Amino acid sequence: MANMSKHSSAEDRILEAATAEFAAHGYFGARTQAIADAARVNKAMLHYYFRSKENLYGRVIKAAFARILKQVGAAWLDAGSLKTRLQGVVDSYMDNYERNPGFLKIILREVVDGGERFRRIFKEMQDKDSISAEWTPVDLVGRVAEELGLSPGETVHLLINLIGMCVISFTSPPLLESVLNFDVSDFEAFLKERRVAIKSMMLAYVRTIMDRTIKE
Amino acid sequence: MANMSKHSSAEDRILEAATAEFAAHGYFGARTQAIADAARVNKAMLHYYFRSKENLYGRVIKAAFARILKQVGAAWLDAGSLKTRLQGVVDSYMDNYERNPGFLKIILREVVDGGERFRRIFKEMQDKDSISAEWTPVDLVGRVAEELGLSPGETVHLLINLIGMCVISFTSPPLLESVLNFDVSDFEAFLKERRVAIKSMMLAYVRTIMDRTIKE
DNA sequence: ACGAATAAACCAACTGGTTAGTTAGTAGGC
DNA sequence: GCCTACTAACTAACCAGTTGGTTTATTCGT
Repeated sequence: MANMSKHSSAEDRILEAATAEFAAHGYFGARTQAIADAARVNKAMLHYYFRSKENLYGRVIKAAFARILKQVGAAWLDAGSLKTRLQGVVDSYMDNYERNPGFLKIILREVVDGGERFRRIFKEMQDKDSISAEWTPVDLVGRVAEELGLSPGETVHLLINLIGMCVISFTSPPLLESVLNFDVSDFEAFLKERRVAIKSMMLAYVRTIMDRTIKE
Repeated sequence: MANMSKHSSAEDRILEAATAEFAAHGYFGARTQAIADAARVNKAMLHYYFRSKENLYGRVIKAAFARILKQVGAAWLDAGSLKTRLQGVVDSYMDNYERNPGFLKIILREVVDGGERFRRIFKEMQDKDSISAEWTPVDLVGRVAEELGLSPGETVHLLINLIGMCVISFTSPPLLESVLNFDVSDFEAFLKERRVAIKSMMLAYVRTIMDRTIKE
């Protein structure tokens, strides 16, 4: 784990260690003792800083979620043509997950579990922290919809497709290797290929949409 | 759970209950007592029929995996034009997950955990059961690659994209509702929309590929 | 046809190891 | 003297797996 130095505070070290442990084993699989060991503190410190395992977990997913939301939102608002930005969004997603595979794992697990915690956490974030003053996810979709000449509903599906193709990049390798004998030993190179594949699919679709709009 | 009648064998009832329990809570979250209760047997029966929790889990994911692999493979080998079959594959994936959301959950969790179990189980399946006599996943990719005029590598990425867009359909609703205020209360209708969105994206891409091939 | 022998299916109660959470108390800055 | 940061040792609860049986079904000799 990055930057687990002696000079970072115990609280920060616990959060960092907890992120890694929860990402690796999920909520039930994670051991508070392992988190304490990795953070070089006594187990009682977890209770001292974060009342319970559940509460610590909440803090971890909140941080992971806020971070991803912030960065991807920024990419959508970048300058440039729609096609350029679309590619920027793909890169932003991939960069984010590539740098923090643990965050993606945690979010995925959470969503598979039903997403109940996310609903609660996102509500908390809206009430207090507020992700950004300049934009909300909802009107971001509205802007893109207008640019593409699509309905908001169709635009949401476009967004889902994009995210799906990005996310699967990080989860598919085990299956590709065993089922298709597809070599993913050079994971970095694989992810570069993924970016290309996702972008060409997105661009092909956008081109089709644009043609349709012009013909009408 | 379907068909948990008095006349199904205890072993079958345990497997069925275990699938539901593991899907709902993951390996560590699942309770053997809950499985026994749902299957209407004593907890000692789990040990009687399946030596351990780990072993029972292995049986569950093996069944889930084999089933999905078999059905999707069949869709790829269907008669008809490439475009028709592509749509058939999307429907096959979606049907499969729609009928058995538990299987998808189990596979997703497993893959997030690193997919180590899958590697082992798929090897076992190749050695003993053999998924099908008529095809292997590897030469299935080869056929599609030839039809599209793509390299096997590019075809694999196409496949990954397709699967990613299908899988995300089942995991995105919690996020869509909380982040985008997108109404997914009618889940069936949402999935129908997903199919349309995925197919149009796939068709747009295939059309682009075909155009390129003709021009060359 | 029938009862004894054998095997398969099943269960209540227990065990040993593990785990989240607690307690009572110490070191050190201010 | 008091607060924050920290610790070692403890505990109550939990859970997978086991034991030592009973009950139900099947086989087989006569």
